[in-house]
Amino acid sequence: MKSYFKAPKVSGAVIKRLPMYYRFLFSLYNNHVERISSRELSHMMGITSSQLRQDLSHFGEFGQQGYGYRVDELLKIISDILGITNHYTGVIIGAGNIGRAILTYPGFIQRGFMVMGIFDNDPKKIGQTARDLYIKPMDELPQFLQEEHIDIGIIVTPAKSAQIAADVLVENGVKGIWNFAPTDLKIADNVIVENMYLGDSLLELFYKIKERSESE
Amino acid sequence: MKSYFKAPKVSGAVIKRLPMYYRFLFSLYNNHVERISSRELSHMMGITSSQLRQDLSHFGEFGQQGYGYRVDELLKIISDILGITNHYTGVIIGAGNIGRAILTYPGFIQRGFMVMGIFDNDPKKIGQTARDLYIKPMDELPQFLQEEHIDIGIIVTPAKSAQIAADVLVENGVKGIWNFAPTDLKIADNVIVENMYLGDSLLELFYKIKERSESE
DNA sequence: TAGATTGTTAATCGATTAACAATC
DNA sequence: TAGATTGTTAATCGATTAACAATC
Repeated sequence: MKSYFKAPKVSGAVIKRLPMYYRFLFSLYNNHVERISSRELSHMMGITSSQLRQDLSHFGEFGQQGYGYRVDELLKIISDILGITNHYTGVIIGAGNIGRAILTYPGFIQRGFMVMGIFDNDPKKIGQTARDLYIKPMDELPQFLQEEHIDIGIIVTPAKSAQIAADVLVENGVKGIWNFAPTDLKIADNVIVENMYLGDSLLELFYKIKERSESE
Repeated sequence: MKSYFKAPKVSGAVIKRLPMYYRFLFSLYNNHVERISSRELSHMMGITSSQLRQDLSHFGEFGQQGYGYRVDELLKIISDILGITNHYTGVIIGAGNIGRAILTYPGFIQRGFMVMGIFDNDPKKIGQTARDLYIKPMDELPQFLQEEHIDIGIIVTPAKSAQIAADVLVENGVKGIWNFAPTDLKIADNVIVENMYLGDSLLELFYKIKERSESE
């Protein structure tokens, strides 16, 4: 079995499928499935078995001819590849509804992610609790980021405050930003930005609905 | 100018970029920019001008040699292509934090989308208000969907209730489902499903952070 | 062992980019 | 008009799929 700890050069298309592999393997594991073939797994996911095997081959050899893959083993490997086992930490910037919703998102624990703080600059919100955290004022953010060695900043502010928040996050050493604000952030390219543009997703749905109704 | 009302056969890669074109054009329009060339616009978006022109050419001819594109015209066209001008309606299933957050998402109005109702089956939530709506019980959902001719159901329930909600939505005529629950829905394929898997997006961010730190 | 299934190579398919004639 | 920029064709690049020898 080759090591999967070296950084291989992997295309964006493959990277986008890794979380899906994780999701399906996690579910199989929870259902006490011991082994699975590329044929079965790919069929569940709606892709070809060639693609599944090709994707995995970027990281190593994890299966066995004539047998398939051990679910627990492959889940562990995909988790390592994704960095789940690094136990990243984060803070949430913005204590509105989305901020609070994200704070309690159950998928985080499963993925080894821990939100350590939530910040806002609305005096009415500061000092309130959300989950088990006090909402802190923005001017305490820099110190908090450094002392707690926060990896990821989650931006759920209105669009106009997002860039300011991003700048503070980057200046104080976060490695990545998960951005829910509907705006393009300007960020030094040693920091990774992942955008969650709700509007874009909704418009894609619109387009497909329209396309479908036109083809009838 | 060719018509863009015929349903052309357009690849998923192109469809995914359409909302981005909308976003940038909307911003230019708000900043009172009158015209833009494919070179300038593509540069802003971080793609090639070839790709931009190639993408638009699937739908018609909207530019002018030696001039470029009129921003207002192109914005209108992209809006029509995406179906924004259809003024779709929706309901939210699940009145937790995410449900309430989505209800007040400012991007909806801009995109011609109107949330007409919000439903939950928690007796404590039913009857409360969210935005200007009373939270309704799930057993009123079928009638509501039919009477109001709802186009889109937004699922923000826990994973275990999502499939039940989806079934009710489909039985009562929605054309699309926007799913925030971390589960794969089984849906008749005349209904479009768009999944917002927060967990997948976060894991993609993890991967890129890990990859970046390994390449140093 | 025989059957099953992997990992990989080669072939195919599709998407992106380059280049340029057409033309405003 | 001359310069700029489109829409489109052709070339390139990359991703997906098919096929199969290797082997458990």
